[in-house]
Amino acid sequence: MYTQTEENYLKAIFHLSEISSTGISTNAIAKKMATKPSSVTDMVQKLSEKKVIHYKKYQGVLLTSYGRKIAASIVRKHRLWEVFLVEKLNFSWDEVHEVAEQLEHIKSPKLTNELDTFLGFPKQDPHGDPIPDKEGNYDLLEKKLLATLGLGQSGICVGVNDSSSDFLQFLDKQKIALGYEIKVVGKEPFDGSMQLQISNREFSISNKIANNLYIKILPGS
Amino acid sequence: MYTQTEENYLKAIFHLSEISSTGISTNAIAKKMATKPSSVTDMVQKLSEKKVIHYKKYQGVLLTSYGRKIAASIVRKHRLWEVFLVEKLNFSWDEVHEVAEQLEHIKSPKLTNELDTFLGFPKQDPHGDPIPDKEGNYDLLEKKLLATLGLGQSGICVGVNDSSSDFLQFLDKQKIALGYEIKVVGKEPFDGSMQLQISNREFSISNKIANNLYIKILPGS
DNA sequence: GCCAATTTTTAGGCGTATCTAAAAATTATT
DNA sequence: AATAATTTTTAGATACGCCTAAAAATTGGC
Ligand SMILES: [Mn+2]
Ligand SMILES: [Mn+2]
Ligand SMILES: [Mn+2]
Ligand SMILES: [Mn+2]
Repeated sequence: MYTQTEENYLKAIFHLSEISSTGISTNAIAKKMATKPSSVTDMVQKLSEKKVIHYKKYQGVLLTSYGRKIAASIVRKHRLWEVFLVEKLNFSWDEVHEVAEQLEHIKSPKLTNELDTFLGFPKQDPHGDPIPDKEGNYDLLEKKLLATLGLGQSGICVGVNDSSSDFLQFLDKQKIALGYEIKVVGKEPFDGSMQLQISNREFSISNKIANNLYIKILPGS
Repeated sequence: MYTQTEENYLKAIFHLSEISSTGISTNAIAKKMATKPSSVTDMVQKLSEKKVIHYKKYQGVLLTSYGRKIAASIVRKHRLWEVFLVEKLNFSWDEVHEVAEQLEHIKSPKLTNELDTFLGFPKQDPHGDPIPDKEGNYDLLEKKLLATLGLGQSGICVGVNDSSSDFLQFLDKQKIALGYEIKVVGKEPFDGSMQLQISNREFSISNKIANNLYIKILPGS
């Protein structure tokens, strides 16, 4: 059994591993966990003894296959609870994260699997992120950051890179939601801002926004 | 904000207060929490500083009205989650307690209240215990232990005194459930066992069983 | 009211998770 | 290759929640 703190570290390392495939640095973990590098060192030494990560001094860490399974099960719970909150309890997508951070640590395989059944085995959470199955497997959607699209390209909005309330509420305000088709009708080289078209509406967004929206490219675009 | 441990102490004191109305002793708390009296002393000193209990050395503790409200809100969450698990996720009444012990510590007023709404504002949990409202109020059902009933008396089974799996599974096996009408058709002075009648069926139960079942007496019985 | 039994508190210590400050190792720069 | 900058680890502290053993207070029997 793992403490809540250990689980949070495993989850952070899991998420950092999705980006860089090299060893995850102490600093990167410290930043993600909003803690100090020295605290991270303490913890990775403990996690290493428990065989959930590979760790050699000064060389960063990697999850063992065992550790990855544990991390995936926490992510599974987090995302299932997010679906529950939105679908059943009238939460909006910008309100669920904090609560799911707590619920993901509830230890009861029966609860997790019954919840999955109750929700109809959802494949994605409210932010478009994939929900791992019991074995920790999930499929990565083919997706690109909106910022990388060229002029004239279009695609479906399928996810967000930032799940902060601020960003999600901004999207609500701009009436951008998952599933919408977005077309790039202008790109400003100076500041990276983009002119978008969403179902007849046309408006512009900053580069920062474009770097936090995931798009699935439409074939032939 | 209170730690999980602090919340568990508050809940234990709350439950002990329902029985004895005098100061709750260090020993009683230690027994309920399966911990040592010295640990209890440490904690009650901390809780006293936080103004959630009244505490004077050697004189036991009592909840302040503030502390009682916090404790009631934890009990509220515990029982709402138990209802959720049974009604929505196919848990049986003997499986819910351990999971509810975890879920009761999730901090989100919106979650609690939306859950309450989702469940249709239940008044009792699966074991017949009352669910406090937002303000911490709840009504105590008029109920007596089955063991206190006299020969020929009858009533409705409305609760259990012991929520252990062993006991609840025994009740399932004997087909005794909340809502059933029970009539006492025999009492054995020697061992306190009782002969019961439940809808045409007649069988006998030990005194220990009779001391863990709550009955609402039928008027004119 | 006194002594013994019981209860409760205190003293001192341990493991977890965190921190700051200092030391050590690695990486980058000239 | 030497030095400077950065990263990482270690050393030493603190708060929490728990323990055992010992001391202090209360309670109960006579
Ligand atoms: Mn978490
Ligand atoms: Mn999410
Ligand atoms: Mn609990
Ligand atoms: Mn219950």
